[in-house]
Amino acid sequence: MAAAPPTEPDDADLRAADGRVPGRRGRATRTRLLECTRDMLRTTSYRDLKVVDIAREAGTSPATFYQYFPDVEAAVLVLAEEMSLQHFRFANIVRDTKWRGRNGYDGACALADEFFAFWEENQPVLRVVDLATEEGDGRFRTIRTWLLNDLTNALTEVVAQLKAEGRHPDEVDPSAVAAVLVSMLAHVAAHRYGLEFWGIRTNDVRTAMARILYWSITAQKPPS
Amino acid sequence: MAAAPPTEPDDADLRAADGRVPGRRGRATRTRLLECTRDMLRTTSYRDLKVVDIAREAGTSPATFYQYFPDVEAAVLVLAEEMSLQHFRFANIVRDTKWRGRNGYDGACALADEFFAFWEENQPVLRVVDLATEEGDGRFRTIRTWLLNDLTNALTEVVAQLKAEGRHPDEVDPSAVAAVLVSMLAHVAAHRYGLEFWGIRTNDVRTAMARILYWSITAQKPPS
DNA sequence: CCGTCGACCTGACGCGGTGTCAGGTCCATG
DNA sequence: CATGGACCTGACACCGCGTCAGGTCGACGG
Repeated sequence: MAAAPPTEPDDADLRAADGRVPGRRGRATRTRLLECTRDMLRTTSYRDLKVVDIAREAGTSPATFYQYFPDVEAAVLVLAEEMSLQHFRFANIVRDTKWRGRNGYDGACALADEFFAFWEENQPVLRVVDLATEEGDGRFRTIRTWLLNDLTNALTEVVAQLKAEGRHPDEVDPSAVAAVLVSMLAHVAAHRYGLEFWGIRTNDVRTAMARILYWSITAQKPPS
Repeated sequence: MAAAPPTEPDDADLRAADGRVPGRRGRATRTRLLECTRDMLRTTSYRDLKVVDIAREAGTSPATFYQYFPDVEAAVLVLAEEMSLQHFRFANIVRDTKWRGRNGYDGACALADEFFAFWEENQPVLRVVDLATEEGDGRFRTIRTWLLNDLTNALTEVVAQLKAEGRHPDEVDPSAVAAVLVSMLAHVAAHRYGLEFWGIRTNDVRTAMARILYWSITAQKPPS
């Protein structure tokens, strides 16, 4: 699994469709197109997002769009890459938490909150990432992986540590536990509003997740 | 939330595009189109699934397809409805399990297994259901809801019962716990192969989920 | 066995979105 | 202010959608 780490996309070797290196004006147009893509995603389903519409919204023509992106997917991909640079937000919480007692439980709550906040902020793009990943698009899957990989590793490490201390029985596989917890966090954050619609309060969901996190990591009853 | 319960679709009042009630031959064509849709979904991403292709595969013309379905979505919707009739598979396990000791843990394992099996069997259709739901399509969301609602209710009830017996602290909201657990099951089952790809064994994932289920429901340490 | 009628199918078409050129416009620079 | 490269776009060929009007098929009565 040796792949390039996620890094600030290098503006220096951006290329337009014809191989040109875009100048000031060109980059401005590209950025405008990206912004319009992001905006339109907020109100339009991905499947209905047309190049024509993005171009019109950006006050330019479809042909210009193709100057900078091979297709709509490529544009969203850039937005997704930008977003995935924030991957550290999750892992840091896990690493900065002392997983004991009240302290650990607070960390669990913080992690759940961070997921809610992150999904709230990036909902439109995340929707597409999830969508495309599920359709088998490797590029989006990679992004999704990078976004969550740090966290999965951090959780794996903490669980492995506590298992070495004898807190977890033999049949517990730290990476499997981490994967399941991350899945839970991502899916619940994505469906938060769906749950609210069914009368399930976000705050109760947060508590439920925090307790599961705390217990799964520490093997101890969460404090009230 | 008073809606019609999911029930065998009534073949008696099927209508073709022009309002006709189809006869033997017509229904055969319709079925053939559905089968081809299901088959093509196995190998084609939903976004690339064209009416032309389904029609050709079924040895007929696009116009015929529109005779029976307003669009591809509608055809998949029928497949999804068919699938959702199996919703009882999950809830029954929860209801038939005595949530105590070894017995309860076996129930948790069985529930995880059932999710894996169900997702395995219905992967192509479920992919579309998840996709369309995330895109905000109400019809698919309804199906997804019906599919998982029984289970969510069954889990809610069990947790509420055990909470009434004093096993769970006050801050535990049974329906939130149930929703989180169902989310976990669904998401992990959907990404099972993705996890295997990262070297995480399905069996370990199963154990991790079963332990979380058992603990979340009973508030007790799972047996080895 | 044959004609007939209604159920069933499809060829042909207008529409709208895609992606690609060749050629036009703009502006920084000398 | 002229000029050349960076930037844009009109126009077009292509493709899939969805809709007719009209053609085909086969079950059934005679």
